[in-house]
Amino acid sequence: MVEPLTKVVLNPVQRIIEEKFISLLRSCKSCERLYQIQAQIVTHGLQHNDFVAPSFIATCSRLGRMQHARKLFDQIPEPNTATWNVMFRGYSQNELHRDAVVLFGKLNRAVAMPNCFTFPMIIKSCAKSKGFVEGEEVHCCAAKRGFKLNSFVATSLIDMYSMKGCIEDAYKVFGEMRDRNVVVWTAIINGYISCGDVASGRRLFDLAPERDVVMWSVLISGYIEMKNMVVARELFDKMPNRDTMSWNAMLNGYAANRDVELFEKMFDEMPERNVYSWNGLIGGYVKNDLFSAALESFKRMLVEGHVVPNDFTLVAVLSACSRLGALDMGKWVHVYAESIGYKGNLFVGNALIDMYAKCGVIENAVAVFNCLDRKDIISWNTIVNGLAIHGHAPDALSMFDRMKSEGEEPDGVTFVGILFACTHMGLVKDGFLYFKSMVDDYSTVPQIEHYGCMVDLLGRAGLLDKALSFIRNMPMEPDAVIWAALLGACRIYKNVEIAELALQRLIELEPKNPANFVMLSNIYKDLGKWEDVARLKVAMRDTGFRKLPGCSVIECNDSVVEFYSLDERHSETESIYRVLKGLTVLLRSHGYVPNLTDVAQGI
DNA sequence: CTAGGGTTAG
Repeated sequence: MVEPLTKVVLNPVQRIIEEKFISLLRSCKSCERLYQIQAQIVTHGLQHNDFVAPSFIATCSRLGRMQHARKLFDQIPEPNTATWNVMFRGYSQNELHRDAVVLFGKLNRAVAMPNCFTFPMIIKSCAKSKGFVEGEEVHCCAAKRGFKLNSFVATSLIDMYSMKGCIEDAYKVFGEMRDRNVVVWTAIINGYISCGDVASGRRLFDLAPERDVVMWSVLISGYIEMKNMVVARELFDKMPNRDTMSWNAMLNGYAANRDVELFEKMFDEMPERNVYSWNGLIGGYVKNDLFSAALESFKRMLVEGHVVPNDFTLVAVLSACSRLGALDMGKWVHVYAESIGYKGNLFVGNALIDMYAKCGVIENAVAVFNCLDRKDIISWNTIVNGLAIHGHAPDALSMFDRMKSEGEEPDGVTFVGILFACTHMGLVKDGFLYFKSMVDDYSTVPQIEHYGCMVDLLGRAGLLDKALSFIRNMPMEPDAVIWAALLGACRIYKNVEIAELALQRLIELEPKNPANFVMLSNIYKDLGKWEDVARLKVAMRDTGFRKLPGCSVIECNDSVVEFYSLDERHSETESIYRVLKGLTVLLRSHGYVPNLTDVAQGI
């Protein structure tokens, strides 16, 4: 490296070789190949070359090998600015924002100078790694070097200060600019909105000399965020041109606000649909408890969507499967997920665990759990709760031990599963030990759902008086779930006095819920107190609400069918009941006596 | 070689 500059300019052969390496690196798709190319580069002595080195680092970054890139970078005696920048970009693209910021600190003592490409990247990395102190230093550095008026730098600064919640500082950057383009305007509008001040965002929007589709969408999203769909819609109708993203924003807004008709309308009317649109539709149905519709839309997406489902799609679909018990579809999604290599995605992995658990195939849930190469608190909670709900209480408890030994800190959700497992096994004493351990060992303050678990634990163990005094000593006001748990226990143990007390509270808390009346009525019925049954029936009629009949769903031939007791809506009703009758006869011939006390006798 | 707007799990 005696005269690198003249070499580059004067040697056309070397220039061709450099170009060759750069194009090889650009098409490189694996680390093995990368190392082969690197060996060639070294034999040509070009590893520190001003053009080849950045290209090499960029390739490392693309393949997620930033450590490898750094090794080379540290050996370059005087990296040029482009080489520094490509390192920063690599860290940023690999979400190693902290590394970018730290490396930027070393640029001070280097020969190369940061340029207008450097600052936006570093400021973004500061914001992303919450290094706001460093961010301000970088701001000073950029100002000193005369980049105050650069719109790229300003945009990143406005974003950073907004993210920090310092909208005044963001506005100062905005105010000091000379020529503000639409991107800078959008950044400051977005800043106000993300600080919760949509009104100021709106004022700036009205002042802006130019508005494009992004600026419109930012403002609309602001209104959607504050659940003001009316103004969002007004703006949406007024904006001069809409792109798919703006349509999707409206779709998701209506879905989040539980307006099924309007989000379906958005989806139907939008001129172009991408994977976000389909995910919005499917996820919208899931958010609104329309799980069959979610699965139907997913099938429609596969057939006519012209887009490839992604991890977001799979999570929404798996969630619908869990809620419906649609195991076949869930399994299909699992195969599909394997084929696109979901393992890196915890959302999908966790959704799969939940799907198998909720569909009753707990072995598969455990298998998926064990195959995850990374687990988070949600993975552990899903499997612990899945085991607990499925009556594998001892497994739930040993999974809990494994969780602790693998260094995962349990949280409130974990303890819901643990307490549930104790309830299942009637482990009253252990339940109380775990309840105490929440606070003592994990500084997790028990929430109302944990108190609910404890009431259930005591109630199902038949300790109704203890359950009642536990409720009376709760640090918070008991809600309907708590009293309903007690009422349920009263049914099991036929305790009328406590049941009447619980119902009284329940009528105060949810006067519209007929299920509570039904529960007490069933207790009277069990004890043959028919006058009381009749009295309650009148009381319930006076509320004007009827209990919705419970409905079951079953997955059959790729679709989900729902049915009620004595349902005759299905087109194959006759054959279904014929089979059912046959099964009953078969069961009776083996000595089975059906328990019909609860059937067709409800109020 | 740079900037502003999207969806996911217990």
